[in-house]
Amino acid sequence: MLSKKSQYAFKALTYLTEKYEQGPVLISDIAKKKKIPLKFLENILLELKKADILDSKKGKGGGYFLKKSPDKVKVATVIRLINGPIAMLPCVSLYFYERCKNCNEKHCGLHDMMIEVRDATLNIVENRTLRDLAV
Amino acid sequence: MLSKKSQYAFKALTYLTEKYEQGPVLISDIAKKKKIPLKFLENILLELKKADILDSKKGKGGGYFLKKSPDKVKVATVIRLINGPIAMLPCVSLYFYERCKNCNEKHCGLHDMMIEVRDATLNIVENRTLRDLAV
DNA sequence: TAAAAGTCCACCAACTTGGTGGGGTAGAAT
DNA sequence: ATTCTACCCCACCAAGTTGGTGGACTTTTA
Repeated sequence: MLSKKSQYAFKALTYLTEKYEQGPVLISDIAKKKKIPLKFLENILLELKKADILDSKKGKGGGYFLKKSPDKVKVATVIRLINGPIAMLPCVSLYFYERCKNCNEKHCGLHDMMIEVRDATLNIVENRTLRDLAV
Repeated sequence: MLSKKSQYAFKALTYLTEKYEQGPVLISDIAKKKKIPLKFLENILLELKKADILDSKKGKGGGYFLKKSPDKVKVATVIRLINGPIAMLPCVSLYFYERCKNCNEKHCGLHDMMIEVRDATLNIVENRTLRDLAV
């Protein structure tokens, strides 16, 4: 399951997608419209900024905004950043791989199956962007 | 990600699948062969028994064994039991559904996408059984 | 320089995860 | 009937994660 943090992140990003190229948006505006705890949202936006997805402007007239076009930001990227691995097992994860002890990856039924699950999921989330989320 | 508990559960079940219809298997045997902490395994097996997947026999010559044929036990069932929801959001979960507040399910891009992910995953885990895991 | 608005750091409660310890109880063998 | 075996059950624990808050500081603009 996605954490609440991830769900908040997607809500905020969807909102910022709607406001794309309309100048900076206040954290407090996002928090209010999307009903996200303000201080918690602050952390999330900062994290998205450090990952180069958002940018911000300080001072009066400041706020947050998308750094790149919404169709350049993949859903998979956001999930990995805020939520962590997409795969169900460390030994089948592409970005968070860890070797599986006591389980020979060469012939492990669970392993093979989880690769299939991973690929089926990636096939969707790697090919959708923020633009697709904002219906 | 699946919890370690879930991974232990699958290892134990795979082992019991190999020993299917060969009489009860000691917890200590499973623990040793699959390198699972004994007391922790105890809890897991008990849970699987309560869910009618395993059965047990007490006293000398006792132990755990599969209650049903390995090809009658779906992977999805085990995941839901030990790990919880398979879907990425409560509002798209079939067995753990919760209404999504502040998000109209009728037009929510994230919602729609997560239904696709759920179905892609279910398509795999609902159609595999313990028999498929034991290569 | 005052106000606006993001940045940063530290802290917190509650919950989950992964695991342990110990006694209780049913069943089988003798 | 006793004793041994092996599952049953309860309580507890440390560490980590999740979701969230408080307050001080810096940058920018008017």
